[in-house]
Amino acid sequence: MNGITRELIYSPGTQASPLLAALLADPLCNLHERDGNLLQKGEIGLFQSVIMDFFQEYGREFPWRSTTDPYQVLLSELMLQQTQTERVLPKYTEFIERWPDFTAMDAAPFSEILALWKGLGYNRRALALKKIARQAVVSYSGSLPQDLSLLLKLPMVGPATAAAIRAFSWNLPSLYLETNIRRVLIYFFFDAAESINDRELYLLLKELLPPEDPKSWYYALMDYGVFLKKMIKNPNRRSAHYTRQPGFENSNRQIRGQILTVFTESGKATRKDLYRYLSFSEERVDACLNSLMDEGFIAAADAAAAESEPVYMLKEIQ
DNA sequence: ATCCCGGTGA
DNA sequence: TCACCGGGAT
Repeated sequence: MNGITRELIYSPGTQASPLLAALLADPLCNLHERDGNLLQKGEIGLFQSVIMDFFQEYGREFPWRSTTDPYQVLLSELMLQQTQTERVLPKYTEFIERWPDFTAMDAAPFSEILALWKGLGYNRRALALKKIARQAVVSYSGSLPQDLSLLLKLPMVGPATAAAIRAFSWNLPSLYLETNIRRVLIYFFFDAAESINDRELYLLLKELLPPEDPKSWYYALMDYGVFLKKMIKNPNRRSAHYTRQPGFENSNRQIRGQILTVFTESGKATRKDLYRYLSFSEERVDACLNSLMDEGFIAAADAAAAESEPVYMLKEIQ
């Protein structure tokens, strides 16, 4: 309860807003029918109690929540970027069983990593995982640095992932703002406001962070945010940063995915092979293959004879 | 067909 | 600030 006792919550001198009073009585109260009540200044301790009470009763359990191993935390956070927990769950388990630490991941063939990654999407994360494993082994004794600025130097590790690694590996008090937490903050503290900037949310997040156990606090906030999402239309649409993706069908993302599938299944291929397998124009296939080469997914296989057509394959990362 | 989910590079 | 990256669920 973060030092907040029942007595304090219900003491006569404590004025709870109507929303908070309802939540204190029943954390699952009919939230989507509330009418514009915001949490008030001075209710932070009470808000923390509501969230932590909810967590004790309804908190979710995940394999990545029962470990403090930086490797397992990093793996889960990379997978959870833009990817829901249900889809991550089986993949995470497979990865941990097959490559249980940075050393194993460092030694793994990239083609196998990418093949197992299939289904999660955003394959650049698999590339980043491989590169981070190398750095962990070479520079960090098979672990990760605790320092925020060092974490931010790792590929595909931005503010959210770095904060998550610090909180979930070492329970260090970072500011962790991701989509479920953003939803909770917007819902409780910004009511009908539109175009809410993350800068404001970070300031609020800092005020709300309990002095102890940020790890449980962030688990609790996320779980409450997931609950909220089931109850109401997504408040994150009022975030200044909310965007929709264009459709997947007939997108470059689809072409890239199909190209990588050809390589994980066939090993090697020429451009003509790709034209045959994929039902997209040669120009689009060429452009996607080129960008995949630029990003380090694919390389030419050996030095082909000058007159023969180049053969491509997945690049081995080291 | 629409929704959802962080980081990068320009 | 903006476009881009991958799918699965519904």
